[in-house]
Amino acid sequence: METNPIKILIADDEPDIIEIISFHLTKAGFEVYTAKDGSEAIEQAQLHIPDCIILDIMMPKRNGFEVCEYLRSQKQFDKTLIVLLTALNDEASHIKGLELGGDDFVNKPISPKVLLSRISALFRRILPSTNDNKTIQIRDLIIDPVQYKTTLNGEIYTLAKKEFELLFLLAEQPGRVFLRNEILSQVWGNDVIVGDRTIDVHVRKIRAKLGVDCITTVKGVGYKFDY
Amino acid sequence: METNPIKILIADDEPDIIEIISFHLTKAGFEVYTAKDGSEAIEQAQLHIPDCIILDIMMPKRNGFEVCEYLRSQKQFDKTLIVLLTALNDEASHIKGLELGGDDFVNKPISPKVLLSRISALFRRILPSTNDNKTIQIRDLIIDPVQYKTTLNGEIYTLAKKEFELLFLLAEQPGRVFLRNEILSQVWGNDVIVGDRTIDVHVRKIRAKLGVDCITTVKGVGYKFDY
DNA sequence: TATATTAGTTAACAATTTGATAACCTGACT
DNA sequence: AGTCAGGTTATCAAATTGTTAACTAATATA
Repeated sequence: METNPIKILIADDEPDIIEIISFHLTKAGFEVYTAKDGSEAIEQAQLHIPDCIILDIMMPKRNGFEVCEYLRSQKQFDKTLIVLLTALNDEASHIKGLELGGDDFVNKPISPKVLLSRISALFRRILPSTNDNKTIQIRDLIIDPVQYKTTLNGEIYTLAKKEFELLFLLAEQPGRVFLRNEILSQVWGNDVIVGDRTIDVHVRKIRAKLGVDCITTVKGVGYKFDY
Repeated sequence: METNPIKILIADDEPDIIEIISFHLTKAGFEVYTAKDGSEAIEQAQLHIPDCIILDIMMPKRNGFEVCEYLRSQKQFDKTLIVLLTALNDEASHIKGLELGGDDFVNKPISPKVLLSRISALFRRILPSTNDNKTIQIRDLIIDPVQYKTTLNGEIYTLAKKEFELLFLLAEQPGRVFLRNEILSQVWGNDVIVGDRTIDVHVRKIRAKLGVDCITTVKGVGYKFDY
């Protein structure tokens, strides 16, 4: 099964810091977003709903504390890890940051390796509970059965129920050919009888809506997901 | 609901450290056990199965790394938080500690307050979160189940009981599609039988009152909160 | 090449699902 | 008893979705 890359947002007003952290996190396989001030951090967070946010405390517009407090008031960021960074090595901010809902507090100068292993340690704790959904991601195509939402290149495509179920079935096992009978019994159920062309029509609608040929016909056999 | 005190084991060979940490943690309401070396730490851990273990790295008999590694190999300590302490401020041990399964790594000298808030931050993540009676805020929309009050852009909207419960249910997991059956069993209860159009009517009333389309219909499937 | 088979396309139609509205019921309060 | 608000139901309109049928295109087979 495909797993979504873990998304991390870095918010810092020093481009150097962003660059070095970003480099290491990207190399470690995370999907990285950046923001140069507090307001941008909130915007980016709302846009991408990252799994982890690295927040500098001293930033223009809105400081890290404010951003942290705001994020924690929003239900959608419940499970988002917040790591606070600061150059100030004082106890009071340390405690304040954690009390506002931060998950970790790291003093600058930061070692990227240490930061990375701290983030990994945090994820080790929370991932099992977050990652239990059945979302399928294949390249830019995301099929989320919990939200009944199909996203391609960030754009949402609204598929009807049967279309969605058909696409989901095929995408669960990319490359595997599903016989027409299998598709019928999985998507339509065993007792429903529909005509010969029904599947074709739905396949066509999916192809038309997504605009990408992700379903391949295997003549005489069936269809497979291939993207 | 039962409230067993949270158990914390402190292992350090310096009695002063033990005493000061112990004092603060006890004051904070934790049940504290202590050990003066690595072997004793393991014995005590097996005896009490603490929720959190604070491990000094430099200890006689078995050092903190060894103890950490051992504990992590035992399934019964799966959920036990391990906080490593050290006077050595070097990057390599820091990373090693986390890689061996430590949850946090703190350099001495330690501020008891900081240590306490770090431990609290870790517990916040792993303790079962009580999801009841919690206010939901999504952008400008605030749904407060304690006051049964819905606020949008600072203005209060009075929803009837069923309307409120329905909105609250959906908003608890924004984006997730709730099947009609799920909604019925959550809001109406399993033994109540109501007609087909009941949910729709309530959804309509919510949409009308709030004036914002925060509930999306997923035809043939159900409804989701989407705002 | 002719023929058969299978899949693709389209439009029309059927079925399903939801939205809107009004009527009705119930219990609390006056 | 009367009023009122919340809740449910019934009905019909509107929208969406699913299926079929007829035709075309592509591919394989003899």
